[in-house]
Amino acid sequence: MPRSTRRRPALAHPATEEIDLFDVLHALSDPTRMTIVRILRTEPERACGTFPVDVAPSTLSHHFKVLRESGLIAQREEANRRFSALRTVDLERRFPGLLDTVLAAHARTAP
Amino acid sequence: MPRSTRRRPALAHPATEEIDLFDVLHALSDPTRMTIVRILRTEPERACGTFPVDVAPSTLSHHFKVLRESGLIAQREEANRRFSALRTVDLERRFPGLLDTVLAAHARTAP
DNA sequence: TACGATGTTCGACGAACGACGAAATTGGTG
DNA sequence: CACCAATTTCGTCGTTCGTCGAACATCGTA
Repeated sequence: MPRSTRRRPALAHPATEEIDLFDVLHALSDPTRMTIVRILRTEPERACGTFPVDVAPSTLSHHFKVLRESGLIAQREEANRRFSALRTVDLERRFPGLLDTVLAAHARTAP
Repeated sequence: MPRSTRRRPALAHPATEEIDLFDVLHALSDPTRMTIVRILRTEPERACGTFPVDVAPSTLSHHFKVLRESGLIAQREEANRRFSALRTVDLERRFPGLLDTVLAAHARTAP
């Protein structure tokens, strides 16, 4: 048996209409993940390892998985790096104004 | 020793400026609590036991405590009943638009 | 005063969470 | 090919979560 025909299992992303509000709220209720989202808000995409959050790589990987499965971010692979981007358009279609309002609320507490 | 000079310990509510966004998001990330908030949105206040949610009384009491400590609701005691109300004004001052946007998002998924 | 209604507190439980280190995977580079 | 850098997967640990039942407290009323 060959190890695998495909190098990695494809990354799972929920479709726009399947994005669950409770998953989104839960994803945003963690400070580390909020930081990631806030940073992603300011640039189109970014490699996982380049976020200034103070947790172990494996923990970071876990948070990216939560964010991706909630529908907040999209991830694509390039070589051995993984880039993340906010699903701004999808989020806006699914829950209009939600992301902006939550991020504005967060900005108000941590300026 | 007298049983107590005060019948019950006073109910703890965070001040408006102390309402924490992560606490609010976490409180709203549970379906039972979201139902309570949604109902409270339509009337000024309501007794705890009158909410059409299908959980044990002790569980309901726990959810009200989470909501109260997050700053989402205020509770006042009257005789042996406890009334809950949405802290609409405080929430709006602390996190403008947040409650409306989240409730609108929820309405979009459960019409 | 005894009862019933309302609601809370107190464990207990299993499930999920956030964190970590070690090992594995992948791909570029010497 | 050997090595390194980026990242995930796996297993584990301790904590928190949502739920429940049993017991307790409070208040109005028979």
